[in-house]
Amino acid sequence: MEDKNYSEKDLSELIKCLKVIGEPKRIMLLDKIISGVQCNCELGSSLQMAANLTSHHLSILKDSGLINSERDPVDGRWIYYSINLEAMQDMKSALNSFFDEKRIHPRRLSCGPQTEEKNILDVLNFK
Amino acid sequence: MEDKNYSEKDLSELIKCLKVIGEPKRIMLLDKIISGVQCNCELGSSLQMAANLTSHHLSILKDSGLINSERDPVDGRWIYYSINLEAMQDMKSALNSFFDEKRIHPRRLSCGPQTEEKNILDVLNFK
DNA sequence: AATATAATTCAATTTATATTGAACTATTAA
DNA sequence: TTAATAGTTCAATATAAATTGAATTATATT
Repeated sequence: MEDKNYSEKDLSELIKCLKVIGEPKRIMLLDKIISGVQCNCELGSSLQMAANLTSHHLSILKDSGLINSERDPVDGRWIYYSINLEAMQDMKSALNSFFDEKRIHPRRLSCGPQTEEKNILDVLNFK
Repeated sequence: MEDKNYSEKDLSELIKCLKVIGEPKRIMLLDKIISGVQCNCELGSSLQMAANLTSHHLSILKDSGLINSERDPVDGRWIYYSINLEAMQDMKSALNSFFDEKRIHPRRLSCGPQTEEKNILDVLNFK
């Protein structure tokens, strides 16, 4: 019988992504960026973190592809960060696939005591 | 104008949750549990980790509410872990709310150079 | 040309937490 | 009643990564 396994590749992609958003300051930064606060200085001050630390976390978010950056066309000293819509949607669908109820499989009976009962249940694939 | 802000409480719940699943071994454990591998020994051996380390990560998953545990009714030495469906669904909806496209707000213009252009754009709430 | 500003980069330090090994608990089997 | 098995707990160590401060880059202003 074929398992509804998440592919190794999908899983390693998901792991990378979750490591990025698993850091509290980064999810807080994403929250601000999504809600329209988008330059380093305001992001940092609104979360009470130093500019260099803000830069550090923003660069990790940027490397992951979750956010974009662009310089102000009028005054190039300012850089604005914004959410990458497509990356965000890809991430959501990866998460929803991973945590899909249909993937939930009853316990495989390779572990546990060897009993008649067990073997019957195994055949029936019963939880 | 009212912001579509994620509440502080929702955000701190989400952060807790993401810290738990942001650790690679734990998402790998969840993957195995979801797909039906559910005792410590098999979970550990399938991911090549020591039993005590498996225990450690399982206890963090358990504390988060994402998984349940129960002893084998026939042989109480065996403990089986399973996904907590409700917790999983709550987490998914928290993630989907956080990453809701409708929350995406264009850049607030409190940062950046002071120009006529800017003020006009600000009033128009234009990206 | 010299100075100021927004942001980044680099090196050093700190902190959190994953990992390891040993001892322990709970349960079952001999 | 002794030994074996599945799993947990504890203390110590190792590792990864967050944080900090100083120096640097890129751009704009005076």
